[in-house]
Amino acid sequence: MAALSRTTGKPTAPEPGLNELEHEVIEFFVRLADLLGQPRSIGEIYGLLFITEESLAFDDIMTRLNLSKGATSQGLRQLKTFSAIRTVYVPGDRRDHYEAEVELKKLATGFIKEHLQPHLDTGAARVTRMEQMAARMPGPGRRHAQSRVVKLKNWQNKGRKFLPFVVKLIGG
Amino acid sequence: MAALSRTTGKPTAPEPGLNELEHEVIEFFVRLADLLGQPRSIGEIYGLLFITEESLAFDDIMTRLNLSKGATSQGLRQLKTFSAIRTVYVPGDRRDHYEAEVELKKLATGFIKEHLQPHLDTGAARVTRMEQMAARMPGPGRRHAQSRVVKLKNWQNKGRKFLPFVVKLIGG
DNA sequence: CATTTTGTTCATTTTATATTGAACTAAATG
DNA sequence: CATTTAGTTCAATATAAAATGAACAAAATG
Repeated sequence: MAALSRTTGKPTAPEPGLNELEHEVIEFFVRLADLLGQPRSIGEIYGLLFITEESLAFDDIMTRLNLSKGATSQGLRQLKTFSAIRTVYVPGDRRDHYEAEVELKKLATGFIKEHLQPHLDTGAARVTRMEQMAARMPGPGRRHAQSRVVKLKNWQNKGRKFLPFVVKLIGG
Repeated sequence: MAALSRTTGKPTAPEPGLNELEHEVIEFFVRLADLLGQPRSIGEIYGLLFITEESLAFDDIMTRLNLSKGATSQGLRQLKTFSAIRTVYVPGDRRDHYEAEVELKKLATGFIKEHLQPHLDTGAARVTRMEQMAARMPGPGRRHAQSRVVKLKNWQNKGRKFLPFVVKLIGG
């Protein structure tokens, strides 16, 4: 029942439970995470930070979402790698605090760089290999094989032109 | 070693194994499937149909990819629902035959309609609910809550304008 | 410098998802 | 109309991915 922590003198975490809006927002981001092939804990953490006004410490996040230390640690790390959250300094508290990056352009750019671009790159390497394979195929099937590889290469090129464009479009 | 099936008189499946190009192409699509959150069998089936010149029957696909009946059946069904493959009629064979749709625009459109659009739609409903929740929040946090919901709504709108544009862009 | 706080790592467990395959339906064949 | 062929369905199983939590490291505190 104490409203202040005995050790720190700071207010304890607002509530272990989530209010209805927090719940709805977090669910939204859990679905989005799933759509993007990310673990649900990523969506939970980002969602909580997105809707919370104050920055939150590791422990707050873990407690309010009922996550394990491991999941919290890895989730925060992952979110940092694509700049979806940032750490902020809170005077008088030695723990790191986190807040959400809410600018769509930055989020999209970070995610693309981290998760989409690498696939495009390895894809390009694959297509190059395919071209060589197709070129040294025995007679009858070669024409068709080569035409399909060209098709893939075109897709690849469209993707390459496309991604930067997406970012620009989202920004404006 | 017979080159013709004893029962049907038709040539047997070209090879149970895959040549190096087939292998590479299929791996490409398996990765893509994974990126898009689809089961690997979907990628395998599409990849095989993409690189194969002739249309293939259910049984060919199952045999060459070492898939179970169930996975083959469900994979083909799923690929049909977003128009990534189509059935073609082969005279003198009562089995359905399949071939890949290789036009990127059609693939993208089908996939978006089937897998992305629904998320946007339920997302919109969620945001509407959030607006109501935010509006009836107790004093101090309401301003912030509402501003965040507005942000989400803007994202949503961008997404809605964005998808059709993507399709157009991919087409040309 | 012993102790507490803060967070990370990673082997194990859990959970979610995809795959399998036997039982089934429906249609064609003879 | 009995039998074979073609394909679907779905309960059981296998697989892959994420979450857990105990052991650990690093830094701050007193």
